[in-house]
Amino acid sequence: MARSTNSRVGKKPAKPYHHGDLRHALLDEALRTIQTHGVEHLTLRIVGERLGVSRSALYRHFADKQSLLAAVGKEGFRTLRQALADAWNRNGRGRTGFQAMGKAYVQFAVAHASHYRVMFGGFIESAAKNDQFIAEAKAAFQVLVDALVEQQNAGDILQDDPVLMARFVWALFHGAAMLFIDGQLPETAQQDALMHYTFERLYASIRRRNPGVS
Amino acid sequence: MARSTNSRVGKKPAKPYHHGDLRHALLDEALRTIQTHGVEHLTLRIVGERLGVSRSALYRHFADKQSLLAAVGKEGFRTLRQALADAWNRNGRGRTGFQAMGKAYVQFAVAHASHYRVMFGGFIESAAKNDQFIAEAKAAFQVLVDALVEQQNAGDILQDDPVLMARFVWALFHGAAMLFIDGQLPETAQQDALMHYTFERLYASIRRRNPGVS
DNA sequence: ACCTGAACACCGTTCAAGT
DNA sequence: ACCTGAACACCGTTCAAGT
Repeated sequence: MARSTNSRVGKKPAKPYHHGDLRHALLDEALRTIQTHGVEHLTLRIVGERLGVSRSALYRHFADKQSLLAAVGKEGFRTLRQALADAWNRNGRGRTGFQAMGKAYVQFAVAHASHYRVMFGGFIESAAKNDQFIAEAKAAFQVLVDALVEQQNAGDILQDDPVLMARFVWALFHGAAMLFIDGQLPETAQQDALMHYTFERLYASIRRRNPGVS
Repeated sequence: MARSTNSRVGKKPAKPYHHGDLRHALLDEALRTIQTHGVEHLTLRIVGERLGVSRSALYRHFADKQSLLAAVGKEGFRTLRQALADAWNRNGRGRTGFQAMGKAYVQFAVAHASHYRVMFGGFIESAAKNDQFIAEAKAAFQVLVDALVEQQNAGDILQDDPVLMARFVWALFHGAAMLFIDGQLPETAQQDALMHYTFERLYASIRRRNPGVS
């Protein structure tokens, strides 16, 4: 794409006028700014400037700033889902896999704190949460549900409603992640200790004690 | 204070020039705006306008907007602490009191969603988190620790490090509150179901099973 | 179809000046 | 000591105009 069949050669090749895929470039640049400087410092002007494009060029590709943020959030849920699925699959599934998944969840949040905040911190107004955003969020949640169902089928954990169980687990790790991100429990040792204790207590509460009984 | 020994009588009494307690009024007005319109719509201009004061009058009482937000957050932790202590004391302490405390926590967050976000949502930069803010946050957390210690002394729950246990419980309810606030689980029935299941699983994980053994 | 550039109605913050 | 008002350097968004 962008074959650049430029008729007037010799002039400065600058101002390619339209960028190969400006929408994608805007999204990447927004994400980079968020990661390095935080959502609160994301401005359309800076994003445009960094791409050598007018500050209003964005409006050809996104309805507004909210729309851009929704796309960023959607992308976050996609990455998170993959991280969770990978952790589960690469760590023997079952209890060890589930534990790896919990760690991966919190690690994602801590490593991409500002991105995680875009996903959950109320920056995206509900009106801007489009179908794609919601679908990706649900897909990430589903990985957790599936992992619980599989452990139920193996007879390892309680047979409670897996969606309810998943929400319980989600709240637990979401809460830990949020506390870490917010600077409560700043020391890594405190975080690790809490994560360790959390897994221990979580399994104490959901593991099946008497597998003989249905 | 503000005895208003106005020398030139007869002129309009307007412009009392200095407000009895502008600092307090600014804080109240900021809180009101946050509750009704959200933090993202809080501007110093609007706050000033509502109080009939210049937009830069605030700078005599707060270093900057961050400082105002820190004061709002501090106030939130104070209210939260009282709500938790009340719930604990008025519901027979022990397990029922503890459950009431958890409910009070989440209810505070849901009823004052925007205020809660100021306290935990990263709006206050760490540099602005002054000693008073941190002290109030700790005091609220301590109510939770105390409630756990009392239950330990009664022999009802595990003898694990109460601070670690408190962090575990805190993460759990903080996570649920955040999910509710963020519009995940929008229906009250879903929220209630999760809260109910959460208490059940929480006690399954921390209650003392064989009180005979230390 | 895609982008620019000026304009509009906003921001937080500073600072000389007023009382 | 407390507040004003103008100024400054920013915002997001719109829209006629350019290619």
